[in-house]
Amino acid sequence: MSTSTESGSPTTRVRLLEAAGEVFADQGFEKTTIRAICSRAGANVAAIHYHFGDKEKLYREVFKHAFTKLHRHAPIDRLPDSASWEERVEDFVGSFLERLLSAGESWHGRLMTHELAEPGPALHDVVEAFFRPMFAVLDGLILEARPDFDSAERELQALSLIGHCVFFRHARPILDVLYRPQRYAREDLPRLQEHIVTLFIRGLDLPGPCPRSA
Amino acid sequence: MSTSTESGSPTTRVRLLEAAGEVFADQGFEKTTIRAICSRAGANVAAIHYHFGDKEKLYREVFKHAFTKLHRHAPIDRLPDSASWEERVEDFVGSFLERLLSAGESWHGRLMTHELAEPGPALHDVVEAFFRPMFAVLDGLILEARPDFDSAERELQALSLIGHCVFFRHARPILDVLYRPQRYAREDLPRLQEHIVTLFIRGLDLPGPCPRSA
Amino acid sequence: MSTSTESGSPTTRVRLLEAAGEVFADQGFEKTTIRAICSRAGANVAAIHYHFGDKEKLYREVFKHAFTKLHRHAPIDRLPDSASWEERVEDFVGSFLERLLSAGESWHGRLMTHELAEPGPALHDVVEAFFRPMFAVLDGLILEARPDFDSAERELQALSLIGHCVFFRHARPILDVLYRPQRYAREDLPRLQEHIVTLFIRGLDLPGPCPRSA
Amino acid sequence: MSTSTESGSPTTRVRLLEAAGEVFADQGFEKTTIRAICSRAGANVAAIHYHFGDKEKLYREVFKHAFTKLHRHAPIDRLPDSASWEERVEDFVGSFLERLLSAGESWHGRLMTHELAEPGPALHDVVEAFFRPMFAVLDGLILEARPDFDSAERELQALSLIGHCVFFRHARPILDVLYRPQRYAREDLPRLQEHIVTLFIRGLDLPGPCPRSA
DNA sequence: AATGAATGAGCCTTCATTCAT
DNA sequence: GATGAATGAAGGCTCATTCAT
Repeated sequence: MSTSTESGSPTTRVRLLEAAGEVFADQGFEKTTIRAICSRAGANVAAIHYHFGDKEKLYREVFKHAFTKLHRHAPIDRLPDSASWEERVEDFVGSFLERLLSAGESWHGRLMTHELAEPGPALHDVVEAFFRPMFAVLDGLILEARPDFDSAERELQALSLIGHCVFFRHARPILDVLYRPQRYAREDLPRLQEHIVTLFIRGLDLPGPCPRSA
Repeated sequence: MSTSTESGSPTTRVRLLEAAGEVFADQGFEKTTIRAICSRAGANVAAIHYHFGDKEKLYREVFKHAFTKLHRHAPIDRLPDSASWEERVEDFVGSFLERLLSAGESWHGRLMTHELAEPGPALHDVVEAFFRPMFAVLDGLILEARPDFDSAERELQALSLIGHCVFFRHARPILDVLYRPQRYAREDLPRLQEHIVTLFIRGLDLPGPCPRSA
Repeated sequence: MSTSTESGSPTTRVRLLEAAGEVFADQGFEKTTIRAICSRAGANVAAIHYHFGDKEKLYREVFKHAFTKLHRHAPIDRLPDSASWEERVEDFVGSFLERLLSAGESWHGRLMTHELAEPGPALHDVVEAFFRPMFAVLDGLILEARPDFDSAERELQALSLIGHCVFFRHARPILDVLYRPQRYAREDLPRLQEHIVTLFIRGLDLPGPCPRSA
Repeated sequence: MSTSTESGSPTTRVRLLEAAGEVFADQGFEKTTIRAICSRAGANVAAIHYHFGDKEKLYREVFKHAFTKLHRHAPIDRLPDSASWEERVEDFVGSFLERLLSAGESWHGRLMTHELAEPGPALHDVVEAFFRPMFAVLDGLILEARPDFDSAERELQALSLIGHCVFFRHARPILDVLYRPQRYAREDLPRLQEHIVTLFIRGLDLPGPCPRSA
């Protein structure tokens, strides 16, 4: 059960994959040069074409490589069904933000963010492997709270929550210009999580006595 | 070398500006070649360096060109102060969405999205000329509704509203993969506007009798 | 008796000439751009082609302009025939070195040195207007001291003297690397002059009792 | 990437080096285009950047290449110490002139002249590898003849001798204009050598009975 | 007499890719 | 399985020059 996908040497090919992940995550697909990847992996420029065919095929392969690693480390729903609804919502938002804002630690998150911001050859894969399942989970959570919503209403609510989280990743450059650097970055995660969850719940307009006020 | 917007030759310089806007909006700063711009404008490559100095200066000039056009079509606050608070919020969101979603028709929106997604040489200008004033207006609206909020609370609420709007522009490629094309695009503008306004107001948790239910 | 060569406005044309002289003297023919000249002269790029045809014609015109100025300021033989032979030799060497080493003060010298170092379109003119007359004067001086020399012998002696002077100009870059900067530059002129004159006289091997020893 | 001079592929890299030498020697660093070099070497323009990095690095590599070839053909001091002082001086001047005047036959001399006339990126290397050792040898010779000279006097004498030789190389274009072509060129080498040596010895003003007269 | 605008050719450099080994 | 060498296409930029006014 080694990390190699099929068989063969886990050396050059995997080293290339890891190096590519890191450089692609930093620079994006276009700005990344094949030489940068190879020099980082200690391999020859021709190695990439030997192992992967061309730059784009390598790129998509890097994503495949990333998905497995990512899901293993931060699965979508970590809490058992026994947890309360609100706990599960909080966890959902928290783990999502975690993945979005943890830029420095591993390249997997940055890579995907880059692909989402500037759609490239791997967008489809990312959405299917990453977003679609997330929307499914979220849809379930909303359905639980508002069984009266039709699917279109749930979709919109789900979109708003996802968008709310994604924004603090996507708008990083804007925020850096607007406020002082690092404002609303990783260290503000708990505060953001609480804010987002609160607005989500208020937005659902749960029935019952007038809900919690700030 | 005169900077008059209106008078002067409606010739090469302006043709270059328009062509550049379109190509930059499609391809982003890096992928765009000055040859592509020039051939579209029917001008020589050297013309760009004659009129603008270099590719980057042209890029920033295109943004200046875009701001004025954009503001003219959809100014930030169109309604007089005599309008009700809710009317003004609705108008704010509506005009912002208008600017964001009118992508297919003119290149101005796409251009800015591109710069925000992949920060380039014009990010600073965009934020200062476009976002900063918007946040100021929005801050005033929030202060009106919740005078008890401190500036940090208002900032977060403003951010959430802006982010909510921006998302439907920024996530366009993702939405196209997730749902059928054009879902949540320009034609859904009224529905989106209502949804966003509703969530914004719910999120503010206005005092008084239990607010409107869906 | 204005400075204009023929007639017409002494403004733009002469300003161009002066500016060109300065830039050509600094950068040489190849590295000089027509724009640098025009911006320094406060004229349009097209002015050069209007007044002089092209870059090369301008270059040669600059030399014509320079010759007159140069000869007026530092004529080849300044001393009357009444001066002693040795005085006249000293003066010849001194005034030549002066012209060669006075780099900072006017561009006329630098310009010619540049053309000699890297032969360009004006070499012929420079040699004829500048070197040939000098050799004639020098030939006379040698003939005076050694009437027994045939013309070939005089030629060789003359070349050696000229070469000796020119070297300290031409080898400037080498000297700067070899020793500390400014060694054997303008401030050492008197010492160089004495050394060169001494070697010249020794080299002539004048008849009579064993000549002066150091 | 190995720096072995002899072994390895005698192919593109060396062909590039030879072609570059020839073109650089003819046109100088600035005017030379890498396209001219490559077409002469039968290689692609990109080959230069693969093998040498850029135009300037190639230039300096060409000089390294030239030094070794040059020293092999005409080493600085060929005669053993057993030879008489005068013989060694004659040989010094002869071998130096040899190197300087063998322009038509190989590009090595022309290349250096060009760099000295119009200082470029390799000046430092040329002086250190070529001139500095020569001055050291010459200083020894002068010290032998005039032990009473201080180092400043020796320096000046050495400079004059070197300058005397260099002149007939450097002034080639001037000489071609002044006299008939090829006058004082390679075929006059013996005559020049004798003249230069004679003037050098006279210039030293050796003690003892009145020295040889012409 | 003089100029702002425009042009075409050419420069150095970079890149992904392929080939022979 | 892996690599050093070589390539063609393209990119941004600069320059002397010309044109219409």
